This record gives sequence, C-alpha cells and structure tokens, in this order.
Amino acid sequence: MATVAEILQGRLQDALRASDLASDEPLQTAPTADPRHGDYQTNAAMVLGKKLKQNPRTLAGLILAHLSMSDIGAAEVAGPGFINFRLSPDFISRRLNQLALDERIGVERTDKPRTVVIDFSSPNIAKPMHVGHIRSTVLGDALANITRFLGHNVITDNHIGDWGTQFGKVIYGWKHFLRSENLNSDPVTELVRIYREADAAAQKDFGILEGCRQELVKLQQGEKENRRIWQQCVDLSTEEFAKIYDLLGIRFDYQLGESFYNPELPRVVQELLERGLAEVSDGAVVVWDRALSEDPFIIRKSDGGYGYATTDTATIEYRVKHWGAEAIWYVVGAPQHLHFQQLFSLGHRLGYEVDLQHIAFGSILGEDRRLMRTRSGDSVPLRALLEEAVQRATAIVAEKNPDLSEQERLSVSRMVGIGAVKYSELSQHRMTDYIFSWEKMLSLHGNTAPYLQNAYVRCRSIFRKLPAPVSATTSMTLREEAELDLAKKILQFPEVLPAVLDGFKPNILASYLYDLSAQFHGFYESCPVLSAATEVRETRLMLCDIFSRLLRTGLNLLGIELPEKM
RNA sequence: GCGUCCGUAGCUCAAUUGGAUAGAGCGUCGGCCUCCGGAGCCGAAGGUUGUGGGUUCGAGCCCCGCCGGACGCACCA
Repeated sequence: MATVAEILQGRLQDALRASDLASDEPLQTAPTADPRHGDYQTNAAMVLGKKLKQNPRTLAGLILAHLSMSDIGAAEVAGPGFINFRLSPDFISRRLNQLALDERIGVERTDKPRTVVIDFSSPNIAKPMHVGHIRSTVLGDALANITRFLGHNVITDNHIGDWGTQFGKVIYGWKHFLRSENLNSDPVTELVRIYREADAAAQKDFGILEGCRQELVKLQQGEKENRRIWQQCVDLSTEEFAKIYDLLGIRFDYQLGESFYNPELPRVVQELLERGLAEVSDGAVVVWDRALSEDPFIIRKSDGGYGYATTDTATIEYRVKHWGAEAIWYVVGAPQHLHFQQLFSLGHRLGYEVDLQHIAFGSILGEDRRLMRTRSGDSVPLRALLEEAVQRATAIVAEKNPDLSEQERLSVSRMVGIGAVKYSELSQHRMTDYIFSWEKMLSLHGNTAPYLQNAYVRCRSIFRKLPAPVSATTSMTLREEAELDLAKKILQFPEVLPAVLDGFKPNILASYLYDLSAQFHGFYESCPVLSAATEVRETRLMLCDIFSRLLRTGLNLLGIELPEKM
C-alpha cells in the first residue's frame, strides 16, 4: 500500500513526464509544517528550477497544468515555487478505510530486507548493571523491534563483557575474601565487594598484586579451579541480568560474551600479520589507520594478552560468516567513538562487506548536571532504579484509580513505571545528554509515557461503555475538522516509521505518537462518540479503533506496554 | 595540542536531513466541566537558534574562523 506521499510523488512523476520535465531526482514530498500551506508540499519545482536554470514558479505552474488531482484533492503553487496539496475529505476517508482493514496500519515491509545484527546492552560480569546501560538496552530494543517490523531479518546479540583483566582480582578475592552466605542473597554485590577488597589489598601490597596477576594468567591458561570460579561468576551475574531484562520485557536472540571468541583470537592476529595489516610496535601487535588517528588499534598486548579490539574483530567475522550479517549496529555510548572508527576501518580492510554503524548516545546526568551518581559516588544500580520507578508509579496509580484490584494495580504500575523510564530515553534525541528526573518522566502532562498511556485508556474506555459490539465492516465518512485532522495524522504513520531508521532516531516515532495523541484529545473534546447519531457514531468508533491500535503498535515498537485501565 | 560530539524560549527538550512566519512540555497569565476518564481542551506572553563571516531562491541544519562545554587520545572494557 503506497503512502500518501508516495501517491503524490507518483502523480508528480506523471505530470513531469507529460510536461517533458522527467528527472531522476527523488521528489521530496512531505507533510507541511503549517496547515495554511495545505497538507503536503513538494519542492520539486524549485529543485528542477535550479537544475534547468528556470524560474521555479513558472515550472510549478507547468507541472500543475499536467497534474491529475481530482480524486485526491487540490494543488496550488505557493511562495517561491512550492506546490501545496490539500487532501479532500473523501480521499482521506477512503485512505483511512484501507488502513482500518490493514493489520500493519499501512506500513509496508521493505522490498530490500537485510540481515541486521544489533549489538546492545552489553553489561559486564561481576559488576552490577547501572544507569549507564539503560540507554543502550532501551534504544537497542526499540531499534530491533522497529527494524524487524519493517521487514528486515534482525538478530539481537548481547555482547556480554565476561572476560578481562578484572577477573584476576575477582578470583583472588573469591579465594581470600568470599562470604558464601552473601552469595545466596545478593551475589553480584558480593562479587563487587570481593573485587574491591582485592583491589584495595593489591594497592597496598605488591605481593597481592602479583597474586592477582597469577590468578588471571591461570584463568587464561584454562586452569580448572579458576575456570570453575569464573564460570560461577558468569552464571550468577547472568541470572541477575535476566531479572532486569525480565522486568524490562526485553529478550535477546543470542548472548555471546567476549569469551566466546577466545579460541579465535590467536588465528585472527596471525592472519592480520600475514596479510600485512598489522605490525609489531613496542612489543605489541597493532593496526594503524593514520587517517583516523595517530593512535594504534592494539590487537595483541606486549604481554601476549588480547583486548577488546581483538574480540570485536573476531566478532565481526563470526557474525558475517555464521549469521550472514549484512549490517551490524553497535548501540554503545559516544565515548567509544574512536574505537569503533578503528574497528570499522579494520573490518572493511579485512574485506567484510558489511554495513557497520556505531549508534552512539549521550550520558544521563543527575539534577546537578553531572554524571548521575548515588550519594556515595557510585553509579546508580539499574535494578534499584527500575524498582523505584515501579514503586513511584504504584503510588500514583493507587491515588488516581483506587478501584483497581491488587493484581491490576501491580501490572499497571509496572507498565507505567517501566514505560516512563523507557519513554524518557526514547523521546529524546539520542545524542543529547539528558537530565534524569522522576517528576518529569512520571508526569501525567506533556510528552511522557503516562500521558500517552492515558490517551489510550480514555479511548478504550469508550468501547467498554458500548451497549453492543459494532461491526468493523462499516465504511467511514469523515466530516468534522477534528475527525479529519486526526485521520490525516494517522495516515502519516507509514511515512514516519521508516524515517526512524534514517538516523537511528526512535524519538521521531515518540514525537509522532505524542502529536497523534494530542490530535486525538482534540477530537475527543469536540466530537462525542457514544451520544452521536448511529451513522456518525460508527465512523467515530472506527476512528477510535484505528487510533488505539496505532498507539498500541507504536508504543509496543518502542518496547512500551499499555494497560486497558490505569 | 589533535580528534569527536554539542550550544535553540526562564527551565527540560523538538524541528520530517536545505524549505515558507523555528515548535512542544514545565513554569507564568487568561478562558472551558448539566458531556464518552479534566490525567483533558482552547488562548496569551516568552527567540538576533553561542558568535562573526561564507555558500543560494531559501541556513538551526552545509563550509571557514572565534567563544563556551562534554568526551576521547598505546597495551582497561
């Protein structure tokens, strides 16, 4: 099903051919910012005018003379050479009827499906997940949902940090400081505690530092005891992560940690050396890309160990060879920009024909505009934060709707609390650092999850008051201004959704859903549904039905659930 | 020093990738409940888009120079 913009582009192409102006240039056709300029506009005449060195208004007039619009609406030349389109109520009604019958609300599956691996969340073993992980996790999940919905083959992979030098201290701590009773109640906190104790001890005593190093070497050599301790750390941490993902309602297709690639690393380095891509420098094996930076990409440390540059390279190879990845998207914070530039450069020089993207994002700040920390200066544990979100939502829901059953309140609070946290991330441009505020994200006013959820709930409650179910076969005839405004907004969904992937910006979808809901409230104020005459009522009911389906679809794509009551 | 990202209303943020008179929310001021959930709607005030140039029909967006901030720059991930 073509979008409105595509239909208009088609008519424009016809008109251009008819007036001998056909061109390969893509025709930009978009909704207008100001309703006084109609519903859609194109700058085709101005683009053409520049190319042909002709007056754009004259060209626009010529195009207009050949433009067939009678079944769509009207068109006119305006300003410096815009062509403005106004959609007729009849056309809008017909389009909306089509969308009403379509489960996907008019969104086409791409005709060029790609296999896209999305790498996000990536917490570290033996460390708690903290606020720093929330953006990656929520952004990655939303992008995965949207990309999948658009018809691509998406593989999500949680690239867990389960290998690294910190395990020397963790294992040393395990052997000397572990209190196994703590391991049962709160394992990750205990792992952090023994790490810190070992770290503190190592700073005071060189012998202990050496002991930690020895433990690391033994682990790397595959010594049984250390391997067993490491595996236990991985298991305990993974269980803890699972609880958080469960609360967030997020799943991964794979969770292949860094250690998964260990067996490949020596071969990868060997190949790089043989192909002349890497060289030895100060005892380390490095790859240079002077165009990017004077700093090398370190493939093997001078002590023979491997860093994440190497595992990441091996990971690209694996994803391309085993999964047929055509694109790999890394949802990782902006500070790692250079690392990914170097990684991508190497990946391409290795000959992998894969579209590599670093989807960077800014930091979360506290009210003091500094990196968000707890009072003691640590990063804020994610689980506590999410639980607080649900708790705060519970208080609000209990106050606003005391009639809900205990069970309903539990489930609604989770949707509202978690939804609020997710939406506050996703409604913001991913690159801007943002200030974390409970009051703002849980506010019932403005661009927040609770506001959108409430718009949905209000709409759904109309259906509960209906004396008898209404057949969905009725065709709609829109008349009122508010009906048409809402309908036009709904018709834009198939145009908006693909745009999210242009710059990997879910905030485009969030912003659309907010506008849509505001438009719905306008309709809701001025167009009574239940009390309207039968024919009008059926039209409005169908409008409500499409709106609520669309809002649910859109928010679900962002990873946000909707209650029927709240 | 080099590199990356950023600077928009009092505050928090948008702006369909170069389109017309830069939009929301919060806060401020003023209206709207015999009406489907007022958790709402309508209106007003609030801006030299950090700054100076350039490119063109047209710039918050592209190019160059300053000012201010965040982050990254050899064996941690």
